[in-house]
Amino acid sequence: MSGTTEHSPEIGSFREAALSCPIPAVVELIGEKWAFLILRGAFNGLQHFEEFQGGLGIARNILSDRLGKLVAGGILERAPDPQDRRKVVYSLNEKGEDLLPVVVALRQWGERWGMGVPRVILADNRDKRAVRRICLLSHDGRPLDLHDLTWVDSDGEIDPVRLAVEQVG
Amino acid sequence: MSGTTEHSPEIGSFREAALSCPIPAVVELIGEKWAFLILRGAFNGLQHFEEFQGGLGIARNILSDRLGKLVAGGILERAPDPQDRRKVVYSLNEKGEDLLPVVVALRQWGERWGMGVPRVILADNRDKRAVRRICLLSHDGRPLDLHDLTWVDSDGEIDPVRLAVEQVG
DNA sequence: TCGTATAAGTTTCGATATGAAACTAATAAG
DNA sequence: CTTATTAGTTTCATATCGAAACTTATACGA
Repeated sequence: MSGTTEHSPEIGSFREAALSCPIPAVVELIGEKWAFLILRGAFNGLQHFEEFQGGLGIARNILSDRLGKLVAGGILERAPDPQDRRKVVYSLNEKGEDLLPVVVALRQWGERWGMGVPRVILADNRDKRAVRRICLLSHDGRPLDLHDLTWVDSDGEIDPVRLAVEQVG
Repeated sequence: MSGTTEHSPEIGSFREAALSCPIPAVVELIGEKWAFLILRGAFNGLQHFEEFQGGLGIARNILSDRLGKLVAGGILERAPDPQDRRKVVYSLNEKGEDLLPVVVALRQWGERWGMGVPRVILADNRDKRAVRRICLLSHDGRPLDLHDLTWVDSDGEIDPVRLAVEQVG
């Protein structure tokens, strides 16, 4: 523990770790009230500007800005509607659809902790049975919680400093 | 389709569904840049005000506000540090720790889509092997994607209108 | 084909949120 | 008993948000 002036060494390594962590960039793109609700709307089948606007109650200028950012970020695709060329279709592409576990995990967390009373349950189309609760699994399928985790270097070595500082990044 | 003045009936049922969906409330609490980054910091072992402030580069007044909201929301706990009573310890409680799948899913998504180059891998402490990619599973463990999903009423009936409109909520 | 409606924005402008910096109160350390 | 540290709060300039009016392109109906 060398005597730095500003911060403890733990914060230093936290900041260093943050540079390689994708979460800040992700949060910049979708970690914002409307961006996330637009995404949820898209998963719900909303497609047109007016649908998002009316459905979410978002201001038109903000919606315009957010849709632009989600398109620029490669999450939504913007295409003219072939049936009616006044309309524009916004749809999830692969990168957007890949956010499904995030959206569902957040919904399940909200359900579990009593934020709203859900009246419908997300189910498998095949057998109409509820989906499993999303959780973290080991390579062989055991459920893991925070205290079962560690960090491993790309070369397979374990770095004990990071282990302490960067529990989950 | 009856001639409503404002919106198509699909948007109406979307809004109705939104009332029972926990996601808006969840987003209100943690769907915001700093709230989410504070949470990530907490998972990383940050505990004190100055650690969050220095580690995240957040303004002190905003940090103060967000920590207060996370505590009020039951995600973080605030306790005086018994070792040094100038300090305050902020720690995740059960409700907060239960957000682990959300944080990890978001990180994995960012990794998969090239937002930052991760240098460490999240692994199971027991065998030091990387954790599985988080995904949605059916009750019997088959991976599901967006198009395998449907909605089911609490009484087991399937509502076809909702099935179309509320794919994921 | 002319008038009207609709879709997807953009503009404007007042209200709200953010952030940097200085300030404060309580506790610790020398 | 003086100085440093911790966790805030206050202040004020700036940036973002949001409601409402406006714009442009396309469709629709008589």
